[in-house]
Amino acid sequence: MLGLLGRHQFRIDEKGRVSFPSAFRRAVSSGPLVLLQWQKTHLDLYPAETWERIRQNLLDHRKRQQDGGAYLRRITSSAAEVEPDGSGRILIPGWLREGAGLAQAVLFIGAVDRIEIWNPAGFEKQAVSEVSDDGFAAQIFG
Amino acid sequence: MLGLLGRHQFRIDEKGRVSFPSAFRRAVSSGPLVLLQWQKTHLDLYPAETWERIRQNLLDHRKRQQDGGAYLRRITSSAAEVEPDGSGRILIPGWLREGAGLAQAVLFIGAVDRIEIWNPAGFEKQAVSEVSDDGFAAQIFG
DNA sequence: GTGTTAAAGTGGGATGAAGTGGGATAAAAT
DNA sequence: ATTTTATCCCACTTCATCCCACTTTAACAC
Repeated sequence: MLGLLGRHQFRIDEKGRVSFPSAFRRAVSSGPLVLLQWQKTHLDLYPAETWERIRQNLLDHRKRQQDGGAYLRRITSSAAEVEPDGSGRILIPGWLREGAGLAQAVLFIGAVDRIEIWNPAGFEKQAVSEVSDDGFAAQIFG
Repeated sequence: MLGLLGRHQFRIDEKGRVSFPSAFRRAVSSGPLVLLQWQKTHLDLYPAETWERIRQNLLDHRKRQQDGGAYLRRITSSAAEVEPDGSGRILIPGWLREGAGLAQAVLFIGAVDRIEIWNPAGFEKQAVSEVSDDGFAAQIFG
């Protein structure tokens, strides 16, 4: 298992449907995925195995922190269960499309255990500006 | 196990395919490899065993560093899973060909546990100019 | 040296998969 | 009931993958 990798850009049609990259379709076990937003810049799409871990973290957090319920609520209220249809497309709910500023085109980014969904322009912007390796690269790739 | 060694220069055809050196094909276990770019000068191609280690480093880094997600994203968004086809060729995605300035010819360099893919001219340039041993040679080869 | 065989690299056509658009049907909301 | 929204189905187009063939190089035998 190498993980989810690469970038795939597709168009949203008038009904709000987008093709789910075939490479990712093959990589994740069939069945529903969890789509939600916890960062302003983009959406996250979690395969069942990854979501199971995060779900547990959210529940733990609600139990331990006095205000954990508010955080869990904020996350889960944005979430949706999605599943590719017969022609391999998923439907991104309207409120999430707005929340992440998605228009005609969307960019799927493989992030090992999850998939990120970006506005292509927004992705380019953060990719060139915000990222620095701060000397970690040698440690990671060495 | 001596590791991946040597240089092999091949041509990219019009479809973006390149022969994967037969010596390397024999040296790595069959199955997919991970191709990505984290240095401006060239691409890296990781056998599954090497990638497994790096993947873990990336995930650790994402968890520990506040901005680790951005770095992981930058790396994996450039990555692709590649596997030699029936005639021993791999397909280098367009965005990586551009990112590393690959044109008609590419140079495969064995780097023990990974393979580097260079523009031949770029390789010659850095090979003659940038490399110094800084006194480590005696320590290494002594 | 000459001829033969096998392996490796290169080129191109054909088949099938993947992405995209739109209509028809069903479900949900107003 | 009517409008809207989602799901299913079918059709078209493009691109990747598979397959076959040619050329070159290397290895070996004679």
